[in-house]
Amino acid sequence: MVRRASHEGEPSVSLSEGKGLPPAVVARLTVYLRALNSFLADDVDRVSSDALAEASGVSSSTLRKDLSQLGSYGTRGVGYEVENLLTHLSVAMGLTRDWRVAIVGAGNLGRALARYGGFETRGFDVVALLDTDPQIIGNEIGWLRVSDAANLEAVFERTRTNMAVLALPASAAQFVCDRVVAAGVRSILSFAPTILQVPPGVTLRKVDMATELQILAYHAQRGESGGETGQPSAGAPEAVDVAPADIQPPADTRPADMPPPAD
Amino acid sequence: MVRRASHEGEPSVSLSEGKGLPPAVVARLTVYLRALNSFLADDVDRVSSDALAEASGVSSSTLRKDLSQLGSYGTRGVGYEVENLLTHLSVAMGLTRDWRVAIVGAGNLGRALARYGGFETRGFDVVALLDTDPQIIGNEIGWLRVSDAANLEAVFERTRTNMAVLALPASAAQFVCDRVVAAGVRSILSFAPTILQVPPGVTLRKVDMATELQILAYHAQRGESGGETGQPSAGAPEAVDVAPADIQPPADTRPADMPPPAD
DNA sequence: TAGATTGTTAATCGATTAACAATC
DNA sequence: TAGATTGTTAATCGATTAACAATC
Repeated sequence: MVRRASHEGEPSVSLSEGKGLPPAVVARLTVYLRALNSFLADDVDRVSSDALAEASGVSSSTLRKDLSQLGSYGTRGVGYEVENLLTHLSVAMGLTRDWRVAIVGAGNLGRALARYGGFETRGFDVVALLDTDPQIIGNEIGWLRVSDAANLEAVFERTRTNMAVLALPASAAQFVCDRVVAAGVRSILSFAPTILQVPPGVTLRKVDMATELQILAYHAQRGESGGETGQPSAGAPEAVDVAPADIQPPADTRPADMPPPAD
Repeated sequence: MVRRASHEGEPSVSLSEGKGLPPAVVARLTVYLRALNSFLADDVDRVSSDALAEASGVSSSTLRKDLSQLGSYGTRGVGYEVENLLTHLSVAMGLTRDWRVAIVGAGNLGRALARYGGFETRGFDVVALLDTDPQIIGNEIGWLRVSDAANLEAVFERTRTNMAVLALPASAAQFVCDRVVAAGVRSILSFAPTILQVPPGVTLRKVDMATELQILAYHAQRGESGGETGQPSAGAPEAVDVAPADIQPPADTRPADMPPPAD
């Protein structure tokens, strides 16, 4: 392990390149990003590790350790500049390039995702929506017209898709997944309730509603007697429990993320 | 730590009661459940830890360690009885009681969830769908009629709701969450892209599409050069990568989980 | 300078893996 | 009995926490 005096905000090669960040850290960085955006929206321009940690629901120890893996972006005795840190985190997370997302499957879920505006504000462009059902192909949903999944490769090429979201039934998932991979997409988010196989070099993440409910069931059953509070999500860290009401995110001004209002 | 010769399949109080299972274990149990169901559907009635582990994407060491936390449900030299293990896992996860789920918010996402049949097959009954929009209240969606969220407490009581799914915009989330908690619900799954505060004794889990995409972005950016494969989900374990094609889940007969076909 | 807060180290804690004795 | 496979231990690995020296 190379020890070296970190000069200024240089990425300090420690882990940054060599091995990549631990998954737990990557998950937390997304939380910090959200918290920082919230501070930015409130015109706060400097935060201490204590304040940011509290807003993110982690210990300040963990926060500082996480940030120090990326480089030295704070100032001792002062704190972190919100905008500056935001920039550095975005770069570290790879959010500065263009991400063009295709949603494969225009069933209920696919349509809900397509209409959801939250991706764009986070820097992800939904560029295509595909399905195999003739009744659905050609329909306009959100800002998109549904393409024929038969032309998946052509659509991906035309739209320069580099991320895919699978909103498919389990039965079709592996087949379509293989095709998406063959088309050159290396980042896939699956909502299909089945275990998918992807070759090395392809990153697959999975979201499963039923799994989430099962985990809730476990805690509820246990919590029956004593009080228990669970949490984690998406491999992401937490900010649950009693948490001090004073740092409460301020009504979330800028449209944050997911589900649209009741239409 | 109390050491004791575990007699047969007795829950061996070790951790089962005292402290609860580690979160990582709980997440993996849901994966084992799915794999076991798949075996059951194929009329396989016995599995070795090796086979089940492979189907679940974990090491057999991890699998056996996990299962042994619940009790001794296998037979040395033989393996595990699929149906028997399934029962024990279901009990451990609290899936034997009635779970009645209300979906709060009937926007695109809420409607998609309501129409999705996958919950029922996993033992979760969707009993209510609520919204505040007069244009939506009263509409029939899936098997449900949309209730007025103004009567949330009454609806919850009538339907004996004990789990809530929040499919709301960030701006309304905390307010509604508080009301849901006040109504006595202690298990909440939120799709709102904001950090929610809940009192102790309430379990909150969060699913956030944008977070998932950001994590994908991180890996994609890194994977550029060398091959990298990410994975985890919902705090859940994995089964990714090259994985041997021979144990591939058999086309998933019984409807597994989430998104419905393209309508 | 005095006060504040970072970046980093060392200690603790928890989770995973490998190996094997127990036992069907 | 011989072969197989669990349940469990000990070793490794990684992540979190606490504490503090460095430094603005």
